[in-house]
Amino acid sequence: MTWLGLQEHRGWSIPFSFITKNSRIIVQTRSEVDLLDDGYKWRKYGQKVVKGNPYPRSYYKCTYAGCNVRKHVERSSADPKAVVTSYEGKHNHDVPLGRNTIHNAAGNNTHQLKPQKVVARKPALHKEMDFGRDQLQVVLQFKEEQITA
DNA sequence: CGGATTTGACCAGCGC
DNA sequence: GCGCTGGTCAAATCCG
Repeated sequence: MTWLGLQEHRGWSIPFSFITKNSRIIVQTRSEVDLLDDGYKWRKYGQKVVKGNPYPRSYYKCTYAGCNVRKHVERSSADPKAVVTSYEGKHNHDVPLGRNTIHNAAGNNTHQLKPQKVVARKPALHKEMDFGRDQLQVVLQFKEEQITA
């Protein structure tokens, strides 16, 4: 599709190093596009409209052979600009570069394109969310303001 | 031609 | 038992 302002989205520093088989990462991003290219190739396999959200939720899967990583993209009912991307599983392959050659480690040193502020938070603000102790919840908040004019 | 995306239908689980 | 929601798969279609 069309990558409206994807260049702004590059440089994701998702600490996949912490991810295990039973880990889940929820990335909260502010962008106009749902397709946040994190370096991997995703194949959309479904879309459903969940109750409570006027926006449809998209389901993606890593197209790599053997890589069964799933990704859920959901918009915020309140903020159409708020996109919640949930990653499930870990990639057992290297990122098929060609998109963003930036594959920084767990550290978030994204001072290449634009100074994005990545704030990792603990599951403290989500008192409602009752996660199992087996799942590691990491919420990254990307502060992006000027996206595609 | 290959790959990817789309929409609909089907199925399972849970609640009432 | 029925209804509803959520989730996944599949076939068809379109684009590059």
